[in-house]
Amino acid sequence: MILEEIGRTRGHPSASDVYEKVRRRLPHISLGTVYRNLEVLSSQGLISRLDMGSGQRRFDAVTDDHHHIRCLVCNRVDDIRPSANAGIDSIKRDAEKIAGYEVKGFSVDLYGICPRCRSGNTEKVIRDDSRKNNILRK
Amino acid sequence: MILEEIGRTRGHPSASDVYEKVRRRLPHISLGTVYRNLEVLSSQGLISRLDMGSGQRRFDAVTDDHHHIRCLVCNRVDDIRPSANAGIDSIKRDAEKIAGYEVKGFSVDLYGICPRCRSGNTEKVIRDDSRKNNILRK
DNA sequence: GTAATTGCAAAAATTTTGCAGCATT
DNA sequence: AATGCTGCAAAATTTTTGCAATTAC
Repeated sequence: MILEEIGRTRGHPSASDVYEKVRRRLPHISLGTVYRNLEVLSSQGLISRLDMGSGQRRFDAVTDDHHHIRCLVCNRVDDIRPSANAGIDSIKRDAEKIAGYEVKGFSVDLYGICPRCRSGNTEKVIRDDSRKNNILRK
Repeated sequence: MILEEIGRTRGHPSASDVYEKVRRRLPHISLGTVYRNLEVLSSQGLISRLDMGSGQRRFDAVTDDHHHIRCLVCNRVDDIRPSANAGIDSIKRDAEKIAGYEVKGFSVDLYGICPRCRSGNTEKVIRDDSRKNNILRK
């Protein structure tokens, strides 16, 4: 059910976003269980974890190769499906040759200002919807 | 002095790593001050923040374009200086055209197993040195 | 009946912040 | 004197975990 709810979301929910969503169907579920299952799902590759520095980890049901961009103002995260994946392979090779790593995965994250925030919506949303103090910072 | 200490480190210290380092020279400095200054420094572009999901944010004194790779076992973070930066520009363009973002920055992060951990050193270091329980997880 | 999973609560870990005092100009 | 920074401590936030109870097989 956790997997279902993540899949149903277009966005990139945090653990507590997932908790809120699932709780509508399983009112007695606990946050600990959500965390434990997110861990299992991501270690099985059924979801992926995003760490883009908005304060919380995000989760993504779409696990095929694509990139992410986070709005520096409102913290929303969107997908980028690149027309060509060029370049990454050469970076991987560099990591293997130069640093001696066995590369297991990668992520390409961009930061910027989303269209919504560029056009006047200048409220600074620091955290996601699950936080208590949401719209703040001047 | 915080900036100096980050610059002196080859690695990618966390806030509390920085705190420990600076404390050797300013024994009375507080962790809050370290956080506040890391924030200032990074907002001025003098250092950069890394969010690679090892549990803590890392900081990097080297702010020119390069990529990072984190060892999934020991959590060390190394630099990758790609021979060519190919591909990123096209991803940026995609973000701007498709998602309508104004792109401010990007990061390319890889994950894998570092040489040290590949060759026998199989201790699982979950957190960095500043944590209390460092070597754990089975 | 055994093993796995859960809820609950507490702990742990990281980051932020209020405030009084110290420093700087 | 006014402003800004700091130390300290507490709070806020996110994530993990111990354990008894429940559920699944």
